[in-house]
Amino acid sequence: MTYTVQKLAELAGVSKRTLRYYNQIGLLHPAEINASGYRIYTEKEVDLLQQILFFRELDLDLDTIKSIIYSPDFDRKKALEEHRDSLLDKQEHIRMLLGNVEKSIQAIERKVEMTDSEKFIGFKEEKIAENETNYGEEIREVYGKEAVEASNAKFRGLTEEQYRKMEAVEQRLFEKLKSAMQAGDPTGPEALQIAELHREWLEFTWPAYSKEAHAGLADMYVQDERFKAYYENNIQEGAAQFLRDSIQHYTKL
Amino acid sequence: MTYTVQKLAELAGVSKRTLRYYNQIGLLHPAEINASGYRIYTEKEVDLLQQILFFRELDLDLDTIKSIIYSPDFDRKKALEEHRDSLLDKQEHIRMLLGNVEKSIQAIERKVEMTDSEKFIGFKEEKIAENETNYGEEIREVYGKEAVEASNAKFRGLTEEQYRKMEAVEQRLFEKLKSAMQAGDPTGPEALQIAELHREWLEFTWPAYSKEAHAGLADMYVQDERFKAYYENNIQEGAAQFLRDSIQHYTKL
DNA sequence: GATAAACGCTGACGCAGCGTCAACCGCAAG
DNA sequence: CTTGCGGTTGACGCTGCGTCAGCGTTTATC
Repeated sequence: MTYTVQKLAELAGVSKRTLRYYNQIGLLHPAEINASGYRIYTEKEVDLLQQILFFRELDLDLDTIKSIIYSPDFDRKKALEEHRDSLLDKQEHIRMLLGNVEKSIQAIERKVEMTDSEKFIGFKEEKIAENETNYGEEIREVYGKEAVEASNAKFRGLTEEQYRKMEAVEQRLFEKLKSAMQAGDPTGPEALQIAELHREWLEFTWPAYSKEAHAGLADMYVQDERFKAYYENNIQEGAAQFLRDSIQHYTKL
Repeated sequence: MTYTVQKLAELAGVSKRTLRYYNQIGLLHPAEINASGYRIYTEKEVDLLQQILFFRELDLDLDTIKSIIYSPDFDRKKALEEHRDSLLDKQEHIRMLLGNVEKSIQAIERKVEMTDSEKFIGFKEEKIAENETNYGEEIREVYGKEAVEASNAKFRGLTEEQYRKMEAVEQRLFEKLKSAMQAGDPTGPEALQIAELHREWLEFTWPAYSKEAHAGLADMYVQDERFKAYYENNIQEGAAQFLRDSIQHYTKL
């Protein structure tokens, strides 16, 4: 019994293209190519194809299947064990993905359930938590527990509109800083505006402003790498230094 | 703060090629292309890229990520839930693959532990089991329990060499059948050889040959679709019929 | 014996998400 | 002035085929 591509394809439940492809990559050669160039397969090829399909079912790549079938000394057991291990890895990977996707879905659900004001409260709490983990200890040492708690309390009290204004002030501060640094003088008129903008920004969260505290904070901007990086990343190199000098000059007026 | 491809690539832990590709498919445009044609990114793009990478971590395809990020009314939750479902499907699929791979490994282990003669015994048992499930009932009805058991027992007693001979006889039978069918006469000399080859083949497993039983079996070859298909698949259409006629003629000599 | 339908063949492109050349340009340092 | 390190745009390669297009063969029908 012999088969053409179509017949074999139907028999084995694969496409004709697949058979031509397997021929092309040397995975399954027809028994014969007849005078018209047709591929002719026999029972032997049917058996081989069944084996190929079996291993393909296990999701092995065609190159490995080729080795398994045509290399007599190829270690099938080892190949299958390696394949099993890679499947286990994949399984683990998917398990992890599922965990993360699930978390993301829940996060969305929680957000959907919240009103706008609840979301804003959540947002502020995130900011406070972020600030606490980054600087909590240092600022408590410098300003004392009460001052920090009072500042957090004031921040919690901000309306959304007030928060937007605070952001806008900071943005203006950044822009001024950039242009003032071109001039280069931390005692000039632009530098004065900078210090005032910074004070304005501070007062959104500081219950009581004092020049001494302001000067102290300015010092920290230079000494603490994290504060320094915040300004330099948002503006440019030397921004923290320039801001400190401007504030120092302002507080001594 | 602005970044070139290299900088952003390092910052985000992706390759430069990836950034160019994301630009190409419209997933992440640089903030600006400068006079030299360089891609320039800002903090905004850093944020966007982080989001993209987050969703990519979840294994979402880039097209879906694009929708999630740039279509304001796109249903993220639905997308994630669909993604979760597809992950669950994949997980199930891998679980199945693992089961099959595990079985295959065990099959190999069992085979390795067997000696050649044990393997051959196992092979014969497989054949008997196959035969029993396919034809067990019918042949017991026709020939009786004892005859079938005796036949199986004789088959179990075959050496590997004998089995090979039996296969060779069947092969010669097939070839004769093919050429005899060209001539077309089931009473001719070639047909006689066919019937004798078939008898020779039978006697490997039949404890006692009789012309009546032989004729009966020949009838079954035509009436039972499965026997018929066996010959027609191995030879050609009409093979079962021709074989029966040849045997009938032979048993009446 | 002609014709149409059904089959066969060989390229070649497309898919996802980049990796990896090749060929070329811009800019600063030695 | 070269060298080296950036940047750029193509274009091919990988996997396992699906899907044309264009052309020859076989088979069924009239």
